Amino acid sequence: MDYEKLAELLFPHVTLTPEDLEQRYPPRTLKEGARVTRFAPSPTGYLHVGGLFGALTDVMVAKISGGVSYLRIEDTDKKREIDDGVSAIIEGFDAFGVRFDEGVTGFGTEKGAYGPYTQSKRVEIYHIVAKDLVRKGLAYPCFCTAEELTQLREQQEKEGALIRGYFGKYARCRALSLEQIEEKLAQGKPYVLRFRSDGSEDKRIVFEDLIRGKIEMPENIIDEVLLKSDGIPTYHFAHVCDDHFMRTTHVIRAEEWLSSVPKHLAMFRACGYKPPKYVHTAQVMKLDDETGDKRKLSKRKDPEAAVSYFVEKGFPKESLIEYLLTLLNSNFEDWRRANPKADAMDFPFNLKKMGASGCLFDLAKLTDVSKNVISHMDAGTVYARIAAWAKDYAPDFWALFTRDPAYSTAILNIDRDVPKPRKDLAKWEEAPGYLSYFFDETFVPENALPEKIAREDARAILEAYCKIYDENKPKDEWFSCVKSICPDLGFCPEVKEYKKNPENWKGHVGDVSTVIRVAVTGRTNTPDLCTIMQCLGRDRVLGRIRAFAASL
RNA sequence: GGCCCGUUGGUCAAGUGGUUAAGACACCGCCCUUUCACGGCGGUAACAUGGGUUCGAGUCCCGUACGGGUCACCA
Repeated sequence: MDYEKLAELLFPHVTLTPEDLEQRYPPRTLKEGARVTRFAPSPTGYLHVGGLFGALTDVMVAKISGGVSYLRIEDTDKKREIDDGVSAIIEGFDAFGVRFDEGVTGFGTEKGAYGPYTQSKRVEIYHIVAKDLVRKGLAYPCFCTAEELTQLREQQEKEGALIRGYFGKYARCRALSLEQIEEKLAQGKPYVLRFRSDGSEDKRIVFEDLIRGKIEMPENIIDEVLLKSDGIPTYHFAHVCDDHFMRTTHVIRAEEWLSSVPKHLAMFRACGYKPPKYVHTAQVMKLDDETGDKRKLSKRKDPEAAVSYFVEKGFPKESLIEYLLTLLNSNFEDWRRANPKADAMDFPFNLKKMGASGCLFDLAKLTDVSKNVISHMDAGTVYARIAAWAKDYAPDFWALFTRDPAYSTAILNIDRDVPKPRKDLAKWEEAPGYLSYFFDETFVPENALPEKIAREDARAILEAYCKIYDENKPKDEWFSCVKSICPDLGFCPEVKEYKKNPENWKGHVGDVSTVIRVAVTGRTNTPDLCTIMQCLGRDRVLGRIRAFAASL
């Protein structure tokens, strides 16, 4: 077979050679040990948690090694692609502050010297490499139709073939002569370009996965499709070409790719390229509500699979990132405790610390992480974040909340600027409810008084309190005042004393402040009451107390 | 079905032949406390299973079970 002639026949317009590409995309000049990673999603839907998980790994690995991470769009499947797929991915990363060093930056925009970073714009490159493979006799055209391939699969199933696919005696087009090929081409028959595998059934290959260690697998013997009939490459071929010419050093991808490594290694060898290091990460799972089984987080079934879910709920971007980091490297929490103020991106990430088994996405843990994250923010930041969230997801609340920024910031500052700040909020979605009593429009006067406090006592407490109420008293003095009205009302000013002889009293100072708290806020549980009242202001406080007393 | 990966408390996990098998979340109790939250102290709870190798195995080997992945002109 005259492969040179076949190559010209198949790719008459391709004049460049792989050597030209080597010059166009020279090896990167990075320091020793620098790692080049890539996140390569296909624009088939929204960004999901698993994607963020993987992308975070790419970015961290590159950053810690002084290397480069880039975003490549794998849009080689026009059937599954959605219109705004690229935007969805970019927006998802923007929302969580994940930044790549190079690659696609938006719809039709990119940065970096190894582009284009969108596969559909790289057809020339794939064809140059493909032509070279044909020239070397390592690839051939296959004219089998979809029906014929289905038939082949059925035949293999009937025969109980252990290995299934297009190979060996099943690979009919492998043996086509140049004349036969010319004839079919002349007839305009569609074809795909297949890899001519030189693997054998009884040989095994060994390779190293940076998470899983040494892995041994049967050698690839399948004549995998390189170029589809429309000339677009399959994932496998694009992976080989792109990761070589973009000079990727570490291919970090989900474990579903593990079983195609032999295929990829064979292709790298055929092309004469040094294969990258492979890192196959575990998948993010969840517990199925119905069956109770652990299963892969699914885009279809699980709303929390989409990162937009966390945006809607108002989880700060840092919270999800921090939580994901705890899953990625379990020593992250220790580091965080030692470096409470540090940027999460400065965490000394270690690939070797990644687990090989799938982990469950735990909302309870995310909530805890998030409470900590928010408790470390200052009131101004919290104000800005809540406002930004509410503008999109709670417009009514937004109007109240932003009416007086100083007021809203002050109420968010209650018990915040202290050594051990409160941890009430885990996500902004909780803010409207948490803050409702600070706005007359959403304040719900509610008689939530505990059973043990008699109505007449409550009335007497409020009456007495109104007389001594002074909005200018600082917190400690304020509480002394509350204590001072206790004895006359039959309540014990000291809790400890009360506990010694409870029968001598109607209750203690805590009960007295509960009455005031319920009158002012409609709740039994709130942050520091004194500061709350200072925020609300004299008129509003007295108004609420009188209205409440009258309702008793 | 073939091939491959995985399996330490409810969850995330430390652990690389000798440990009382860490820690975090969740849960429970106690303390602190004007409520709540915070914080402190304590508690329940785990090496899937059966064989080997070894003086000794969560750690090494083999089998089994269970879970996951993959076998497309999808990625």
